[in-house]
Amino acid sequence: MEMYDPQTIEPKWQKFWDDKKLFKASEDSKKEKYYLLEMLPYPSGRIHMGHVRNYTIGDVAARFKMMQGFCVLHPMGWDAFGLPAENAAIKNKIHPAKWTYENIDVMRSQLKRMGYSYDWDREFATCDPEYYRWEQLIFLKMVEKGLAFKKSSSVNWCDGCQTVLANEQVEQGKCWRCDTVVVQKSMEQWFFKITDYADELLQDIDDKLQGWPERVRVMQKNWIGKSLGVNIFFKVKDSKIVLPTYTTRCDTVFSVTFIAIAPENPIVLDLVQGTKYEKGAKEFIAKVAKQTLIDRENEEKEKEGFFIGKQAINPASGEEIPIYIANFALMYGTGIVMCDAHDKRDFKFAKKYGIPLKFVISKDGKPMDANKAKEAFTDDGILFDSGEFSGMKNQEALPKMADWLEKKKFGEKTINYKLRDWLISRQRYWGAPIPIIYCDKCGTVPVPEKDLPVVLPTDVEFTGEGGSPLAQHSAFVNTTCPKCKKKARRETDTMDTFVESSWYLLRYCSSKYEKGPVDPKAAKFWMPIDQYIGGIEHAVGHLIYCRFFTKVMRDLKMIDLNEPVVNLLTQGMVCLGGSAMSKSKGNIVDPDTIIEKYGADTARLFILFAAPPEKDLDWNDNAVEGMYRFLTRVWRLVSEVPSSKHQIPNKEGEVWKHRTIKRVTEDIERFHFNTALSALMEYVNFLSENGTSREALETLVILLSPLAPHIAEELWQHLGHKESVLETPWPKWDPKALVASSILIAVQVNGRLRGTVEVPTDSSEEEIKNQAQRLEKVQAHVAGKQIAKVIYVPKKLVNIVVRD
RNA sequence: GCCCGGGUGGAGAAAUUGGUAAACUCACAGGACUUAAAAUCCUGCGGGCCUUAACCGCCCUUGCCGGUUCAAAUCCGGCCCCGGGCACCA
Repeated sequence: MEMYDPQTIEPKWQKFWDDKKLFKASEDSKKEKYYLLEMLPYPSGRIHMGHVRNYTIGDVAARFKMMQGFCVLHPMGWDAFGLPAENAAIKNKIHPAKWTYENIDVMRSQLKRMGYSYDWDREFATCDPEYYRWEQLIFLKMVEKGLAFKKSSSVNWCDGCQTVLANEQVEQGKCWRCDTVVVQKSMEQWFFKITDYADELLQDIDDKLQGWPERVRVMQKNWIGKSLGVNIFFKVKDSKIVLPTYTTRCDTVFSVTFIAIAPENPIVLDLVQGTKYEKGAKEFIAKVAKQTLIDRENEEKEKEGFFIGKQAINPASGEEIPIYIANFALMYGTGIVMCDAHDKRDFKFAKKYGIPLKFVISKDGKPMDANKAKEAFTDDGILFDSGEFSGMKNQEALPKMADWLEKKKFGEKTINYKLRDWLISRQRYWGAPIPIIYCDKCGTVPVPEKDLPVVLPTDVEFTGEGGSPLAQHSAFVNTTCPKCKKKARRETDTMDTFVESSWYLLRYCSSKYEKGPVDPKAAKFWMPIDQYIGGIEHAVGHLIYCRFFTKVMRDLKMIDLNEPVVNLLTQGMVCLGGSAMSKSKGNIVDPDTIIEKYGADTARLFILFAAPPEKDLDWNDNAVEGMYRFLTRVWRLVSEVPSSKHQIPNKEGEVWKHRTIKRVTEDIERFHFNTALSALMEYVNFLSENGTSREALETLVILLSPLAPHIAEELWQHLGHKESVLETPWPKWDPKALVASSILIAVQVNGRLRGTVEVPTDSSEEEIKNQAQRLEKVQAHVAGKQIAKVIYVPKKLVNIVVRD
């Protein structure tokens, strides 16, 4: 047989798979279905090692399941809308569509060159009108249900990207894409009412996402941020206004000595209107508004406030307390906070502005003077000066005080979430148009379904100036009102690209379906996704959005499903020299150079062997070479058949064969590809040293095939098979065949290893214990001592416990 | 500050339920083959002690300290370090 030459055999088998349509998924109801999905790539230009890792992990699982007889859906597509395309257009004078589709062509061929088992017939790009028309339909249905709505509010604005951003796209006060500091702007924008689903999204994390990593579940819980508390009402003195304040610490109500209102809260203006404080208040609000999110967070300890000249009444104590606007008060809860000496922030603020403070909790319940204290008392303790609750532990009093406040009509229990509604408007061109028309007479009018899709016009110019090119495209903007047929304008904002990726997983079930976003029958067959694989960076963005969309589409009766993903695997990054591979750092290893030098199979093996999937992986050129060596060894070993000298399967060879089948099968099942490969290497070492048989080599090739499919096909053919190795059933191990004729027993004295004995597998406990004790070294350690007991762990070890 | 992970040879890592710590791979060193090199193959490879040397043997070793157990990388308590998430959310 020829030398191992991946450059000739790999394209050969890729073509073979393609021609035979081996990866085509069909709804074959006789078989059990398995939907395996990797997060779809953004077509940025070329495949990088992160993709290679993500897709190789998925491919092994897909091929493994195919061979186990599952009916596997393993699709691929393109998250094709987004800013880089538009930025490239401005910079290089190339149309975003052209740029995107050219990139897709390059990347598709790169993926094919890796030998991935995708059903390419289901491929789509999200920028295709045939895709986003259904997204526009979902949008319209959401408008009907009040789940998509327009409102004016303070939103995150990125000046770099010239667009607004969702909360999930702001990281440490900066834009997720370009790192520009995000500022707050008041704008009228479209939102999705994800907060309506906050409770279900939270509850299902515990009920239905047991197959998700704990890390992601915790992150989503934090993000949703449910808290139970009480809105306590503070009447404003000499006014009809009542200030509701949200608190989770109603046990401190008797200590409240001032009120802080968020500058964004419009109620401030009502309070100061016509008073001598009006001007100062407005100035203060303007000043805080100018602070970026980063400033307001970084400035951390620096509390600023403005007294608005009004007093409120503490309903519990009846005391009059001052009202402030304060920068540390956020638009969370009611945007009004009751403040006291048991909160660090409140305490600091009070000290700065000379506001009196009161403690009502101390360690032992003895009164303490807050005005003499240096810092807030935030521990649990015993209440004092708190009416009927004095003397109780504050944690025990808390629910009782909530009841009491409610009974006295001083407040009401409420639930708060940190999760905000999802802002989806983007002031950019390369996205799905929001299907809305504005008419002077009829107001905001949804585009009628029959007029979908609202197609993104292609004849636009990209200057990078003057806002979105769509807004300047008069043929697009100017239209007629569907209701009154008079002149009207189109919405020129496009949707956040995370909208596309929120439901693409459903579209794959029936990607050519023409009657709706998804064929309910296909969705019923394929969904939910049995295994989803992608990066941890999507933990609170994409992975919450796609759960939300699943529930929305369920409520729109498009599907019958609560959660889209049963099992989630988040793979680690690919690093070089200690940091993540990235263009900006210039530490890139291009997958193509590895393929050219060693072939796709070697690239796949390295990435699988170097680390378990969840961990970060350090790129190492030498280790890549090692994987190539291994494949060459396999090649040589198998090519020697049928002229091989030793062809006799013996007992030891049988044990090894079955043991290897067991190890590889179980390791692939739990995604431990590195140890699966170790097991194969050990088997190859064994066969090289002890001789092979046709059966042994066939087993080796089959077990190797999900990991290194090209070489496996070639060797399978060499072994005389006509069909693909993929069409060969995955072998089963025989538990009886695992039992060797003899076993090695470790012998310990007082827990220390002193030797081993090899005994026939069917030896009795007595025999083994006796043999162990007869060992010379054991005798030496036992001599002159008394044997207290002898412990026998079946098939593993003997431990002789001695005393002096 | 709170909540998750994690810490094992020169490197990447193994060790389903406590049971021979370091499998497998890389790197390194020595050897075989070769005129030579590459490739390939063989041997060694945690630390220390004993020994002229080899073999053998003994002790220590999974971040640190303590505990449970016949037996701990694994379980429990305390501490240190690294990575990630959340955080002016009342």
